[in-house]
Amino acid sequence: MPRPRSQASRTAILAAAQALLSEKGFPALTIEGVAARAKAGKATIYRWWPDRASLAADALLSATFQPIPVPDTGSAREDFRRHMQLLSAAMRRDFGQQLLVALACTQENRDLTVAFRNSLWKSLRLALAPAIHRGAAARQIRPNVYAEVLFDLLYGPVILRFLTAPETLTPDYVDALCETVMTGILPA
Amino acid sequence: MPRPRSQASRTAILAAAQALLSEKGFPALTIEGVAARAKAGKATIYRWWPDRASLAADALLSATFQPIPVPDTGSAREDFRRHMQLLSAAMRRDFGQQLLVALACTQENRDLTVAFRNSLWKSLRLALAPAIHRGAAARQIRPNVYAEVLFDLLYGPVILRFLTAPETLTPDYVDALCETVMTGILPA
Amino acid sequence: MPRPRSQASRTAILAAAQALLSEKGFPALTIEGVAARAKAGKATIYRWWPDRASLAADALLSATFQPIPVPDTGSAREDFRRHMQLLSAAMRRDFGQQLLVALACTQENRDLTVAFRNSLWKSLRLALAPAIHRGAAARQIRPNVYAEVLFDLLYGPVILRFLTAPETLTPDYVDALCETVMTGILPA
Amino acid sequence: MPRPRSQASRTAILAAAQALLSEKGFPALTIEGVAARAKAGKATIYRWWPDRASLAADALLSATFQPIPVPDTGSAREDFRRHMQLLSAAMRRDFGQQLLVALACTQENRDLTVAFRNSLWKSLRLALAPAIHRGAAARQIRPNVYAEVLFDLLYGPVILRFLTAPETLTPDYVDALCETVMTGILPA
DNA sequence: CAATAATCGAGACGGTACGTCACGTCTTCTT
DNA sequence: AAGAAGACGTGACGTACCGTCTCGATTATTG
Repeated sequence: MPRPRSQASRTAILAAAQALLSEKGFPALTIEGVAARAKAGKATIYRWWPDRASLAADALLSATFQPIPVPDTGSAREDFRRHMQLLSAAMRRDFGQQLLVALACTQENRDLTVAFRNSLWKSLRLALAPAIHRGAAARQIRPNVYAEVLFDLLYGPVILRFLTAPETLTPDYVDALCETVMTGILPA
Repeated sequence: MPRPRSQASRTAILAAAQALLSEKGFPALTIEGVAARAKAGKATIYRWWPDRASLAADALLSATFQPIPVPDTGSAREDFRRHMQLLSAAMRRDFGQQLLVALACTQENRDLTVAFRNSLWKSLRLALAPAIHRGAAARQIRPNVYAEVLFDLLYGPVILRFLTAPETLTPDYVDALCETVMTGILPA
Repeated sequence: MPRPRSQASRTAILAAAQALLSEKGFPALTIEGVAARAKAGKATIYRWWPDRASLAADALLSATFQPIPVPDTGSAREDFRRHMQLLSAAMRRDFGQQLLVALACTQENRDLTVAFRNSLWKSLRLALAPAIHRGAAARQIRPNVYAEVLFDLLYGPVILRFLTAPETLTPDYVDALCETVMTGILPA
Repeated sequence: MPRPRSQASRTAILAAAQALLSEKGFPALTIEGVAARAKAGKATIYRWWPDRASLAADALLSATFQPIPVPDTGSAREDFRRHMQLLSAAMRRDFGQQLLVALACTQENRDLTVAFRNSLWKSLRLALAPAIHRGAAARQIRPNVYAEVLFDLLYGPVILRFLTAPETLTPDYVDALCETVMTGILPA
């Protein structure tokens, strides 16, 4: 019976990877750097992770994500608005950086698309789901609105602006965005 | 006073970069590869581009972008729907690949955010602007809808899905998205 | 703890360096050339030799130097004369080339002065020592002549001519040189 | 009718070359460095000198050499001894550095052997000639001693030691050397 | 006194080699 | 067996110079 995998080593490697990611970002995450910082051998890393994208994804996902709260004010409109304001604030902090790492990972290793969909994106969508259901139940949301589409309508624009023009991701923009999502663009 | 910059060299370098980008993608764009393919010296590339991200951006932007048509059917609703269907189709072809290159560039060199905003994104926004203005003039769009926000509402979700779950970017999804953008999510 | 140094690699690198030195001389000894010829990585060379001068010195010294014979005729005068004739002949062959390499090495890396003094020059001096001792024991050499000085008197002029006017390093010159060393320049 | 060669440029280039040689030695003498320092174009240097060795030789030889004095004490023995002491002292100063440059030049460009033989070495031999002739005339030197050989016997050992073990080039060594050259090594 | 033609500065160009870094694989000893 | 340490071949990095080649600006004759 072989010696089992060393949990101490695994933990140290993931911690080192997280540290490098948050300090210098994805391009600075080298296997040699992680090995040196974690006092691990390179071969140990290669034994358990196929490439640095997988390691980064693992490090990112095993970090304790600070979930973005979804308030429950009784008004779906207000719930969404406040949540999006919190999201855009988090974007300017560490959440944006983490998002960049996630996108970089999926570009280096297409297999990770599924992993992230089943973890990061799933949890984000799940977090918003209760508010959507509350709104539907309270007849504050039209019944034929898909939750998937609604999530994309809220997160898509914010992420697009973050990627292409982060300094325009202002509270006023977020308010205008939410307002337009609520009422649509057709005349009354 | 010195010999002026060689346009032949510049053209060959950009062509080589474009070829490598479309053949193997951004990670395969090495300076040495471009130099070899363009029969240029590495120093010539470094003389004119600070890093490979800038070179990639230049190659991308000097390529003839195939603009996504915006039909003029008389109905803003239908104009947007058809444009988004064309966009999602282009995403599955080369436009998605180009988008990935653009995002990769801005992650490697933050200065390029501005460059892309003033070229790629500006032209995309401008392309949609006439349809928006037509809709507003024809009172098919509520007057207090910002063009910026409307663009984000259409492009943001499509790009988000392309990045995180490209196989779900179906025509049905695009129709549902446009419908929701038009009518909003509030009950009638 | 790590994998020990590969002797195969070390040998191949030194052999490649020797080959380049004897084929094209010191200026043609490039690290990349050695690496290519030895099928080794550049990093492996830099790991073990600080610069190309050290590598050249190592290659030179680990080559099997053909020692210049010192005959034993019973006459110190004749021993020296014949040895110097052999030396000047060797100079015109490969020994002169090797000497140039040695001098080039010590000019590029001053640390190598000591290395060569303790190897190449030491062995040359040692080779001559027995003949000197024989001559002294047989009272064919005045007792207050230093071996160090005698060596310099024989080798210095030959090397000087080799460096500055190699085609004048003729047998007649060597004979005249030895004769003058033996009897001095003062009148009888 | 054409414009003649600019002497100002020639002078500036040689001055820059001399400065670089004495500051950092032959390996630091790059064409680009000389051009920058002399505010000259690279092509101007290549137009008038075939390679850097020729430029270095020209710079060296057009510098005002400080000749090593040859005293006239009435005793050839003493004249030689004092001259050699002055020579070994100069070796430790700039003359040694200049000698190294000269040797480096002839190794890079064999054609320069003749140039140096006709300038540097000729002037050194000529400087010693009067003392030799005085000694011969005064019957302090045996008549069948060749001036060429005598020069080599004095300079060869000193240069050999300078190249291989400069710190052993002491006044005592020089005295012992001269003594042995005078009286030879045979027993009285 | 222009006209003119080689010279000059500047530096762009295609190259070669530099010395460094990280890759992913491997071999060794230690735990 | 698993792990640390790190040597190995490989390949790209960004830099320094090479020697050649335009450029426009600068002169010292000569028509």
